[in-house]
Amino acid sequence: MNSAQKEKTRRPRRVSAEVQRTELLDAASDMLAGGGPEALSVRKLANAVGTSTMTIYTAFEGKDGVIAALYEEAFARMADFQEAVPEGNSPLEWLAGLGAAYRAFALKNPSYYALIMSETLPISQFQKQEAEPLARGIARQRSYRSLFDAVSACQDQGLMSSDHATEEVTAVLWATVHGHVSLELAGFHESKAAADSRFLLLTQSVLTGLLTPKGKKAWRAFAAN
Amino acid sequence: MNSAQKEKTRRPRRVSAEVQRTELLDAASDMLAGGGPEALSVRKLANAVGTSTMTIYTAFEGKDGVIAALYEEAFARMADFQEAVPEGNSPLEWLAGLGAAYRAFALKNPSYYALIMSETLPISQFQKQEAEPLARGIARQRSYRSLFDAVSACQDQGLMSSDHATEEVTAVLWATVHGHVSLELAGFHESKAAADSRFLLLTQSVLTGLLTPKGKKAWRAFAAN
DNA sequence: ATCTTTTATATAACAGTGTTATTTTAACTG
DNA sequence: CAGTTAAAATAACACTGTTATATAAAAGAT
Repeated sequence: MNSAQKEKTRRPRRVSAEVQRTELLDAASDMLAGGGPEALSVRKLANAVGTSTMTIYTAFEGKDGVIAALYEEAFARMADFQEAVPEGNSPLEWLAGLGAAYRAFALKNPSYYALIMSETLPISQFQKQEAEPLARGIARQRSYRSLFDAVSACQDQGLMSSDHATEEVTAVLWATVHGHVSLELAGFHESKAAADSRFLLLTQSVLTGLLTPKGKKAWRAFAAN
Repeated sequence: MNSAQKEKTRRPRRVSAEVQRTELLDAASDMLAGGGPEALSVRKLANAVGTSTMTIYTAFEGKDGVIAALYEEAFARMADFQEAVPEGNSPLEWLAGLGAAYRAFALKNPSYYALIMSETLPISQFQKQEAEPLARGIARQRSYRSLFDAVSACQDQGLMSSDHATEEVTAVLWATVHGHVSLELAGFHESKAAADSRFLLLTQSVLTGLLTPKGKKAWRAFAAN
């Protein structure tokens, strides 16, 4: 009430730094999802929330700051998708679910996925500032963690060979799913059905190459239903 | 001689459309390889060859035209790499060579590879004009053709299952190698050795998932040396 | 409560970008 | 050789991200 009165008489200059930030970020993600990266400009963003361009420079540190914030948001959303996957009866089921969730996220949030994968291209318009090894950065990410844990569980149960380090197998699976998804998003496949069947073939192939005999048996049992 | 004399007396305005084109294209590729996509501007390009911006608009159709031309150049170079791979004694050897060549090309020409793969990201700064299915476009490409032929040969010799269509298997292998390479170019792996071993693990895994028993045997024999 | 200092915002300017309109100028043609 | 055509240069337009300056609100001090 008190503050409401205050609002009427004289509107405070900044509505609290945090709501300003999220308001800007929401608008930015909308613009990104709407018209791609070139639809995201500091001027349009400022207009969208009804302020001036300087707001972007105090809330973030210019356009790159906005991108960086969106980048973290993208990873958070991806992680939400991954962590929503039930572990199921077998780690193999978990693994399959994680792969499907990764793909589903990418297809439903192409802009955010593009953001995540923008570092994947050697030369990106979203230049990376610090030159830390990408693996370290991603390793800390929750979404990578899920996959790692699933692989680890598979190895623990003897479903997957322990000849190779868990990180190594995780990286291989990551590359596999990423490879397919980026092609699918590019419209490489002629239909959704074709994309589905190729995703299945790819994941099945790489898995049968990584599973132990026991793992293969369990996989067949799981894939039956 | 005649033309040389002519050059001395009065230098022709445009030195023939084609040399102009290639001159611009060379400069453009240098800029792209040098400082990434943002180093490539029509103004800088015009300055580099000592002309005005309008030249770019008559030779190509603006910046997008230059990008498109570089894009074709990239595919041509990639195809050169692929076609330089000897077919070897077995299609499996050929296949392995093609994968290695793909990776080698990407590592040696990151800018050109980024160009090729720019269509792979759903939202690219190198927007695609025509909305034709990417698979059709690539299918006509020479580099894709090599892989397709190798897969086909493997199937013909019973090394690879013919349960799945050749296009399907080709797409799967394409996604596999692309997935690894894009991660490697992003600096995902901590060292070249790590990248090497993961590339090997990935390709071996997916292959053993696709090969027939006969194929697996042949692969082991080939991988021994 | 008033005065001062700090800080976020707005306005305007700067250095770029791709593209287009206009003008100049070289090359071709009758 | 004059007239036409087409390409190149110049300049302008509508943008972009960023920075400098000025204003006004919030915070701190007396």
